[in-house]
Amino acid sequence: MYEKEILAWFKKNKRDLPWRKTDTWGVLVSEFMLQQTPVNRVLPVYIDWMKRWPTAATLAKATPAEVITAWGRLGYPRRALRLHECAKVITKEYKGRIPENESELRALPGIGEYTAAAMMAFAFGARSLVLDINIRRLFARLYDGVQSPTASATKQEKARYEALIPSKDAHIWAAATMELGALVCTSQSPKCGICPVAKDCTWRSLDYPQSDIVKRRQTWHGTDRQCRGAIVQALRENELLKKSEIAQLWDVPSQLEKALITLLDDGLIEARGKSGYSLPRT
DNA sequence: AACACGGGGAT
DNA sequence: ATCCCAGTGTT
Repeated sequence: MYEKEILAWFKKNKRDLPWRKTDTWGVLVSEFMLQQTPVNRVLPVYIDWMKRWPTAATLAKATPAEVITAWGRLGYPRRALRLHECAKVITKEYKGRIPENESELRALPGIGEYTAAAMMAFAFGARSLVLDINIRRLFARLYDGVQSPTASATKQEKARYEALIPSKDAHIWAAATMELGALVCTSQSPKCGICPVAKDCTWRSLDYPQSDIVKRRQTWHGTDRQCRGAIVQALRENELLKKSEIAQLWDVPSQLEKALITLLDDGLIEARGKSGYSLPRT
């Protein structure tokens, strides 16, 4: 249904990324680097890396120190070590040929559900269920009318996206939806003005409702200092959370959400106005 | 299901 | 100051 618009948009607007014109090893390196790391940050490191170690066999001969150094400041340096281990296994056990099925791919260090599916699609051109954060966000908005997808993909979500994957050129569909999510249907400030499927977007038609958790987080933010202190004090006095959990409140949305719900249920804070919380008047 | 694991650009 | 990112592995 949206397929034609999205594919046409992709054809016209896709970025010229080096891992879109390389071999299977080049794709694997890119997938490792792109785990939780934005494209623009990966680009320069990827270029240097592939120049230095163009094959699994060449990387297999490097030392861990060289590998970590070349990884630079990409973050999650364990990925560099795992990619190095991959190179060794692929060179020794697979004679340099990357296995072409998901179960063998997943048995490799550092390759999980996503990367195995991505390799099937982007390295081997197969039809596979590629569900990265960009694609998940795009369809959460388009279909469910919500701002953000759930923490992990539900069975229904997988089944629904699976049903959309075309039998022909499935890897292009995966790249196109991912690119649309990354460039247009962005997490913050989505560019609906240039979106090829804006007219069909449920989230847009509902006037961009925010998810409860985002709302609560903003509310927590907007709550004045004194009131926040009181809320934390209430949490501590009532032993609703452990000390360590209170300290992490900012960084662990699930705990913040749980805490606020409990406080509301117990009447320890009250909703005020459209999107505010405050201590109850006594 | 919840967490740890990096780092830097955007806002 | 906080959110975000082509996730994986462990508990």
